[in-house]
Amino acid sequence: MFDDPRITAVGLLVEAHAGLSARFAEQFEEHGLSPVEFEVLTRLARSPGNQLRMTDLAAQTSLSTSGVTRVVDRMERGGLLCRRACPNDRRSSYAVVTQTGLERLDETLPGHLRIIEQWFTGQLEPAALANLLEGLRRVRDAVHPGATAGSTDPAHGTPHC
Amino acid sequence: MFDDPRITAVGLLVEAHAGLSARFAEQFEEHGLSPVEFEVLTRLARSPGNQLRMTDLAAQTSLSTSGVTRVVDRMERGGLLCRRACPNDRRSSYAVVTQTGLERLDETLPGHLRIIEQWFTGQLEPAALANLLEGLRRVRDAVHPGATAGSTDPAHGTPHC
DNA sequence: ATCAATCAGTTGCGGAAGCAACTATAGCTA
DNA sequence: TAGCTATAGTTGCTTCCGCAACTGATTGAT
Repeated sequence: MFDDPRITAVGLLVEAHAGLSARFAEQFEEHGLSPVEFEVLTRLARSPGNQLRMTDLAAQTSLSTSGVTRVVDRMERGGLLCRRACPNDRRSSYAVVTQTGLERLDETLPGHLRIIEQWFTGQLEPAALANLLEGLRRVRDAVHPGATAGSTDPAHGTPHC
Repeated sequence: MFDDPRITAVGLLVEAHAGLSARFAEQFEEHGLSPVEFEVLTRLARSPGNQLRMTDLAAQTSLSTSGVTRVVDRMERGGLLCRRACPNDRRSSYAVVTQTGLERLDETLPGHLRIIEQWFTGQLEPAALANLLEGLRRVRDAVHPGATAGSTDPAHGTPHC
């Protein structure tokens, strides 16, 4: 029963993911970042104005809003980002990447891309890679509706303020 | 820079994994299990004698030995497994699945397989699935050496006691 | 205009897990 | 045999994170 091909398939996905995540974490740590800090930094840096409201940040990362509060606390303490009040809605605040944060990200990204190349995309012929990605995309679309469009949910395409 | 195909590739893998994990967790919870409890149960149930030494269990799960101590504490409290002293080596102890644990696993597995089918393996034509799995296997083998052979490390193929 | 309902963010609390220190046992060396 | 080193497992301490409760701001209904 445990050698059911479905179990094996999940095992492959989980192990590939875990293995890659470990390589990533190792490299992030060389730059003083945790995986979630790297994710926060990239999400902010790719957003207009290098900023995002706390709630939107929570929606884009796999964190709860309270989780975001604390990560932002830590990163603000570390100088990677800062909070900025939202002028229109006094309940909201933005997390904004600082210059330091952008520099840290610039330091980290090239190595990160190299590691992806080395352990993931470079392991396969271009055609095989395309097949793999197409399969993953199908599964992702099935299991995670709403992530299909760009990185921004249509409802949040335009910042509230 | 953030639409680099390598970043996208990792995003697909991570999102597919996260989405599936969430579906799994939901179903496990219906049977009163956490994901790591399910994993512990399956690792033990597929081992000879339905048992494994704490250290070997740690090696097969992504937990540290202290992590295993505590999961086993909880599961023993819940009646899913119990500790058994190792007669040859008085430092070691086995975690052994109880009848209750086996029954719980039997309740949980069919639904788990159905969910894998529904959200993962059933989403693709057989040939596309084979391509996906072959790609994942290549990545897994690259990134996670030692997981290639069966489920047991050659060095631990024969139980110590 | 007032009041209720909703929403953004924070905080208290508890659970899960890793690291390092510790205990007890095993095994090797002289 | 005595003693040193390595190993198995547990525990204290800390960090991270989610849930639920809370505060303050906004929106909508009467």
